[in-house]
Amino acid sequence: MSNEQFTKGEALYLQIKDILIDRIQNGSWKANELIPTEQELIKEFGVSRTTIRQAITVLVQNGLLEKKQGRGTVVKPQQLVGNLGQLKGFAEEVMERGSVPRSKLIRAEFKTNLYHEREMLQVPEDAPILLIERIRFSDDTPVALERSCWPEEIGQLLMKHDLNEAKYYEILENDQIYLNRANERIAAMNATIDEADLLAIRPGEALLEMTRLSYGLNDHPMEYTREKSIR
Amino acid sequence: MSNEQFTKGEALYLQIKDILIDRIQNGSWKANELIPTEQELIKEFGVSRTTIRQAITVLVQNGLLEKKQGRGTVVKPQQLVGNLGQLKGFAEEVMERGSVPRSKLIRAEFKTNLYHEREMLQVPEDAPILLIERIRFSDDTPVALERSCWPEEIGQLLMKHDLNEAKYYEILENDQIYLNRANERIAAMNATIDEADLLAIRPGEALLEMTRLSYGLNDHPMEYTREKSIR
DNA sequence: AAGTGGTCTAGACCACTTG
DNA sequence: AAGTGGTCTAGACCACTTG
Repeated sequence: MSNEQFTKGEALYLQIKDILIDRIQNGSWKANELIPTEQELIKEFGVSRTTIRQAITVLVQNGLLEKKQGRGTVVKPQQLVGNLGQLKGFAEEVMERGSVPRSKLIRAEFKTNLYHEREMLQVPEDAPILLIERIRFSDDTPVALERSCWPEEIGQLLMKHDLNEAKYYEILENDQIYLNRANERIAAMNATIDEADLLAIRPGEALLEMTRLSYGLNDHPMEYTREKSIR
Repeated sequence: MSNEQFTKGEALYLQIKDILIDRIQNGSWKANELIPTEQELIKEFGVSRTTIRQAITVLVQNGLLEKKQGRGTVVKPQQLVGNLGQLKGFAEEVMERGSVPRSKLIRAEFKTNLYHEREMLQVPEDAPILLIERIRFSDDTPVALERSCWPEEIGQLLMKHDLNEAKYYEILENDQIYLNRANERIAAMNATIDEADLLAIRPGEALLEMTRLSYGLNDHPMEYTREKSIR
C-alpha cells in the first residue's frame, strides 16, 4: 500500500485532518451525525489506526468533532459565542460552528472626514481611509453589522477584490501582510431602529458590540473594526 | 514487570499524569527546567512510550508542560491568576480604570437543586453547591450582578471569609488552590425589571452577560460564574 | 452479540537541537 | 554523533452503547 494521494513534506495525520475539515465544512458530514468509524477511515486512507486517531484528536480539540465511546464520533453542532482573545475572523468562527458565512456589502468608499478612525489608525490628516460596511450572515440569517476602516495602502489592496464575500485576512495574507496582535473591546448596547431593520430584530434588543484595533507585524495599526452582533 | 504501584480502575496514563502534576506542584520539577526524557519515564514507570506520551500530552494541553522537539520537555512557569491576560478579575479591571471596586453580598448559601450548575461543575447529585450572589460597584456605582457557584469543598473555604469584599482567587491561592484555565462565553441581553432595579438602570437596557467556567490544575471545574454588567 | 471508541504494548524511522 | 521528541505501523484487549 502506497499513499500516493499524500505529499511527503507534511505529516500524514495533518493532511488527513485537512481532508476531514473539508468534509465537515462542505457539508458531506452533517452536524450531529456520526462520521465513518475509525475502521472505515483506516481502509479509506490506507493508514494505521494511530494516524486516523491523531487526525481526529486535533478536530476534537478544536471542537469540530466529539467522540462518544461505544457509539462513534459525531460532528459537533454550532456552539454559541466562542472564545475571546483569539484573533479569528468572522468567517472562520461561523464555519467552525458548521454554518456557512456570507456577507452583503452595503458600501465601500474612501473618506477623509473620519476623525476618530484617523486617530485610531494613526494616519495623517487628509489621508483617505477606506470604510467598508457589510451585513454578515450565518447561513441566511443576518447576525452582525460590520464597519471596518483601513489605511489607504491596505484599502487599495482590498478594493481590488469583491468585498461582498471577501475574507479580509486571507486577501492580506496573500500579499504578505500579516496580523500581529489586536485589542478588542466588548460592550452591550440596544439596537437602534436602523440596526434592528438590517438585522431583522426589534429595536432595543441587546446587541454585542465588538471594537477591534489590529496591528500588523510592523506594529502599525492596520484595521479598526466595529461589529455589532446579535446574541 | 508488573505495575503494582497502579490501581486497576483508572487508566495508566491518567495515574501517571497525576504523579507528574504532583512533581510540578511540589517543586520536584522546577519551572523552565527539563523534565526527565520519555525514555527515563518509560523505565521509571515500566510502561510503554505511548502511555508516557499520553500522560504528557494532557499536561501540555493544560499548559503545565511544553515540548521542544529535539530538546526535551520543560515545565512551564506557573500561570497564576494574575498573569493570565484574559482572566482578569472584576476588581483588577476596575482598578485599572482608576476606580475603587466594591461589592455587596446579596446571599451565600449551599443549595442542592441547581441542576445546570451541578452539570457544569461535574459534581454528583445531591452534592451541595455554594451559590453566591453579589452586586459589584465601581466606586459607588453599581455596575454588575455576579452569581457564582462553587463545589462544596471550595465553598467551605470561601464561607470562612467575609464575602462582601472577598476576592475569590486570592482566598483560594492562599489555600494552594490555583486556577488553571477558564472558558468564557459572552452574550448581550436586555435587563429584566429586577436586574434593572439592582443596577439602577432602566428595564430593557442592554447588559453584557459573561459566563465563565474555570478549571483547577487537576482539570476539575472549580467555579461557574455568570456576571451581568452594564457598559 | 456485535460494533464502537479507549487504552496499551513493542517496535521502527524521522526531524530537530545540541555538544 | 548522540539524544530528543514527532510520526507511524500492527496488533491486542477493554469499556461502553446499541439492537
